[in-house]
Amino acid sequence: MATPLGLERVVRRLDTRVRLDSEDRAAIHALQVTHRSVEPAAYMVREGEAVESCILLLSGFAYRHKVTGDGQRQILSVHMPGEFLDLQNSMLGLADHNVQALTRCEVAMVPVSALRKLAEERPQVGRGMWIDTLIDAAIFREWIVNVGRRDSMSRLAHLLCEFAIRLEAAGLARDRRYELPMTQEQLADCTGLTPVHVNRVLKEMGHQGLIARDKRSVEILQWDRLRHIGDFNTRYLHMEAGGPTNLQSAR
Amino acid sequence: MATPLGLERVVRRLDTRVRLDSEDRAAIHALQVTHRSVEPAAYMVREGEAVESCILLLSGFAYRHKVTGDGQRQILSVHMPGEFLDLQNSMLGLADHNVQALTRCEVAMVPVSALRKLAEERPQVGRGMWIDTLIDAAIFREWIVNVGRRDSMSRLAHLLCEFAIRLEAAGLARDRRYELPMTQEQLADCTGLTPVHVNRVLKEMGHQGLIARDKRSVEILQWDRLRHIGDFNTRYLHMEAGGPTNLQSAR
DNA sequence: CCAGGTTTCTAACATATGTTAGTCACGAAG
DNA sequence: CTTCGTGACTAACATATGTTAGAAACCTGG
Repeated sequence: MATPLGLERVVRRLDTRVRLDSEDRAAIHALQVTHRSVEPAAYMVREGEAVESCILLLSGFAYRHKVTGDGQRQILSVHMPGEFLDLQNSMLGLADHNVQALTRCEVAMVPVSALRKLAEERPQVGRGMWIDTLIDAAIFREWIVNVGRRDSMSRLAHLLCEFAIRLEAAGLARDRRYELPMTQEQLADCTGLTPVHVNRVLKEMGHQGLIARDKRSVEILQWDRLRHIGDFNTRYLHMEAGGPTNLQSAR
Repeated sequence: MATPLGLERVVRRLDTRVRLDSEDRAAIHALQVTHRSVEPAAYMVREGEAVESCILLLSGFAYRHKVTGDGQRQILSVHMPGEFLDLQNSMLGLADHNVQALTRCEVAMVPVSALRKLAEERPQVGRGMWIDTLIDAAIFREWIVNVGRRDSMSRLAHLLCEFAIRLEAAGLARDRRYELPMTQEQLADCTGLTPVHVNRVLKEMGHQGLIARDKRSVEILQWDRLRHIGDFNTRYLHMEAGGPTNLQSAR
């Protein structure tokens, strides 16, 4: 019995996506995990490295990013407690992007080989992990659109809406109010903008009464308008996956 | 014995990623598929729809895209013969983006339920399909970077390099020369640019002797320079997946 | 309570890319 | 051979966002 703490979280997470039976649960709990605490800004995975264990984020925030040849950074996704941080890199073997801590994080590390074995022997668990990576991919797609086709105000509005919804789903926010764990520079790196411009837009959102900010805390005052400006629709988050998806299971 | 034509392609595709045994192959060949021919520009999947069958692209080109609230289009990926077109939407149940034919296409359609059953009963096949979707996701990540952090010339250079490599891998191009199956407007929708600007940049690439164009055919004259301008590195394509990844299989 | 780093915020100015509007070239259809 | 529609291409002009640089606010550790 290693450490039920993190693994129970995996069970709960996958259980919203696929139906797990008691053997599935037992197999998950039998995983050998290593707990670790990670400093803010520390790298957990670096692009180009071979990846041997998959990271589960227990507390804190982390993000994935790539750096261009001329040193610009683009953030690819932001992760919240309870999420697999790196099934993407793990299953492909060679990391094609960096994973870095945003705040101090507690993580559980699972050897990739054990995860592969689990997926083979317990197909439902494998399917749950697969779906997890598919939802990551759905978010990537939406970010391509965000960064490719929306203007600066829409991009930021979209990002703020996404965070609100995901944080609320994770039980980390209520009433459209939350602590944003990022600097304006990081927001810029999420949206393909410049820190200066992010500041301008955030200020403008304040003027328009869309949001209220105090330090890192954000409150969305006019949800419907912000959502409209950000062209935000929750479909791509597939939050109900486990609803319809679940029912059509094989056999 | 339905139609070996398309399914043999699936076998070959997955076999480069995971080791399939004869039972795996047999199970794939036992799939019931429906062949269909698709007109250029026809939709194969629409955002918001429930998806009941997964499409395998046998010949022709197709692409995925989303449309923003104000009607702008962003292309998310371009697909070549032999690729699964829509494992992403299929496995999630509800389409979060559109899939459209670029040229006339021959496709094979496989019911999602059969695919799920296959993944459960033949874990190696399931893992192969999973990896396929992970590589899609890796390409999405690179596109976020492309569109978020590179200037117009880099974006297009990157895209042209990606096509060159993928087309060569698919046996559809040689010597850095290929038929580009897209209009300049579509190139613009891939890169988050405007058709006018794509035209400017393409012209400039010609002036600089980077590429030569004749109608839709493209020849890359200075591969190393174009690759440098586009900040292009093949790592994210995981073309060797089946090499290192394959060897670390479970057990 | 100070010192030094980080983050926020501003202003003035620069520019890459978008917009509009149109001509030209070409291939398909009749 | 003509017509029509689409895609390629251009020019003149507009603007959203980037750049540079610095001041102010704020944390954090000593």
